[in-house]
Amino acid sequence: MFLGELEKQVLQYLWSSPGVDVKRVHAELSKQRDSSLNTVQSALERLFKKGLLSREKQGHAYLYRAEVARNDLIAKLIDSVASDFVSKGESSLIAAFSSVSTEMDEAQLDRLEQLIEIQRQQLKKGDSSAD
Amino acid sequence: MFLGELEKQVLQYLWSSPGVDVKRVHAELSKQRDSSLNTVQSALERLFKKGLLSREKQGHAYLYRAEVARNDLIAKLIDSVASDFVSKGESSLIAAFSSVSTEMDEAQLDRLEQLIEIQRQQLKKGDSSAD
DNA sequence: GTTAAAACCGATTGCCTATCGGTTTTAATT
DNA sequence: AATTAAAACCGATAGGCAATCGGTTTTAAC
Repeated sequence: MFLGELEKQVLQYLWSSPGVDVKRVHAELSKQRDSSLNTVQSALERLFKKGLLSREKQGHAYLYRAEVARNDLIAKLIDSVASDFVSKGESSLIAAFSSVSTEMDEAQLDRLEQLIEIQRQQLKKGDSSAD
Repeated sequence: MFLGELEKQVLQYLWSSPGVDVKRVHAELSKQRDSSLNTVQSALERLFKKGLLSREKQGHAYLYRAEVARNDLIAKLIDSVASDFVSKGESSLIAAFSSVSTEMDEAQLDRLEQLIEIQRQQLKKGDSSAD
């Protein structure tokens, strides 16, 4: 999966302001770029087709919102880009970590371990609450 | 940065067999795909231009080898794909971990912590060896 | 039913990979 | 040095996708 520049900006905005119409998106993006309303419309449609956005009609216009959380998308993208280089059974993320870790400082390592700890707790909970 | 299918296969092969000529690469890839020698040549050139390969002449032909390690490339790709969604100072990987972690089992968490430990050692080493 | 707003369609451009045929360069060989 | 065979290089083409936007159709408000 590959996202263009405009599409990324659209997503970025929708995460911060869910449930807005094309006009709003266009107005907002005008601060960063110079695209016509139709162009923004197209991007919205493309993202919708890709399943990254949902929409519901209100009056004339659709209100759009991101269907994927930011972190989920990042994970997806990482997977799409790394999986080809990663042998089966190996987690893309872990392979990725081996690659990126050399750029991480202690604070980030701390943060990561913290997240791991949280996840361990989750697993425990899942075990015992299986009633 | 985006790599096509052929380019990925070429890289994959060069990691396993550094210092080979187009003919060899073509012969090898023939097991997986049906491209002409020229097509493979083009891919090699593209990758070379991108700085992902180096080459040196031997007799008639160039011998190619990957200029980036697999993990470094993965890191690059991850960064290129995720950096737009990640604020400065935040690691793409950490953001991604938050989402993927829910699918990781204890073994993988162990493995990850192991890698973190290794990286901590590396950092220590770097500190003290600054003479 | 009219009308104004918004969605949708289709065409175009630009960029990049993949694809090869054909020409030029290059280096062995006589 | 001239020949020749191999390999590099060039250029053209096709295909896919984001971005672009004008113009038409749909839709809903009045």
